[in-house]
Amino acid sequence: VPGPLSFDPIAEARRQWEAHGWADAAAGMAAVTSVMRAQQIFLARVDDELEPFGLTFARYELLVLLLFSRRGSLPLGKIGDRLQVHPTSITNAVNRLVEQGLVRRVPHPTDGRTTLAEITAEGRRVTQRATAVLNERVFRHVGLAEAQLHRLFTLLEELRRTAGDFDERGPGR
Amino acid sequence: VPGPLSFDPIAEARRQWEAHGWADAAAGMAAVTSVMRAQQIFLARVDDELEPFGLTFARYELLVLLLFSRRGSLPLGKIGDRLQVHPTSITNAVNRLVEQGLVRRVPHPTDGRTTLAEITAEGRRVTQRATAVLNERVFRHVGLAEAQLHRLFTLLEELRRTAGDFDERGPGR
DNA sequence: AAAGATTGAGTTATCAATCTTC
DNA sequence: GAAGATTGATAACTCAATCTTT
Repeated sequence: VPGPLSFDPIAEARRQWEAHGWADAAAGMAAVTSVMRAQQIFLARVDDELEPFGLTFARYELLVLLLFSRRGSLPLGKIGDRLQVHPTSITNAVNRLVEQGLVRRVPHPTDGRTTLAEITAEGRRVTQRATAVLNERVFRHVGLAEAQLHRLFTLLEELRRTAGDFDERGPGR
Repeated sequence: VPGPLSFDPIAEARRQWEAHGWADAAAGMAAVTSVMRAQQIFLARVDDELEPFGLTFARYELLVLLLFSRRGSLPLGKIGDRLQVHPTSITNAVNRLVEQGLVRRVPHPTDGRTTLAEITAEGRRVTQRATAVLNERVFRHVGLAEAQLHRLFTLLEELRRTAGDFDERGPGR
């Protein structure tokens, strides 16, 4: 990962957009690009802290989902819905977690087609320790004040809803 | 990519964070996770529009950088700095772009170690057409009003600066 | 020795096709 | 036939090691 630049490359791109007669799309371009770069930064920081646990953010998210589930287990398909990733990725992630002893595959009690992923005792321990580290070293020092964090969340929430990420039909499902 | 949920999974996670006594990290967690999800959504939309051109967002960004450069060419290392990706990724992307006839490798005039990537005439045409499509179909309809887009950009700009993505030392490099 | 770029190994994500169960 | 999950093939990214030029 290279060193810092002496200017903001995204602000520079926005200037170029305006100079080329695309002013009406410049704000959208800058917003999209900013989100891309911010994700890159966050992912690097998070994965860096998770590396000692042998986890990636994708696998960590899966573990948290199981940890917070009522029975400590969920059908693979439901996990894919929540995390918005393809079934294949879930299969892969679960394979890795099983190898690591953090998750176990359990047949669904009534539906023979579906498989449940169940978090193990070790999985619970690791997830809690990893969460403590992430909270301490990343989530508490994101680089914005509390009020700004909330505004950021609200803006992106609106954006995600507009994109059809979730509907506002009340709880359930 | 699965269908929409009937609730916001990130708001749900934030509730869980607070319920588990991690309230001081909940806002940061929600912000980070929101950025991750927003990036996922944007990348899918952008890559979808770029697919007919045989491009990915990574390669498109590289082409735009060359298109806007003074001579239409840049050293590979400088491209890596601007795009914040590893040298290997640049080599890979340039290889693909050369195969596609959109970029050409040129030896640096004075420094025998460095290679320049130079955009071809075809590369310019493709980049401009792809940009027109992205502007029309993605950047103009991000899902937020102009004022909100600007706030989002400003928040993320602050965040990127805090993260050391760039310094405020005036222009130049 | 250091900068710049490339190669090869390992990891992860994605897509189409397959298999089992409903 | 459709849902749920897995397999095999492909593409992209990352890391360590290598090679050339300075």
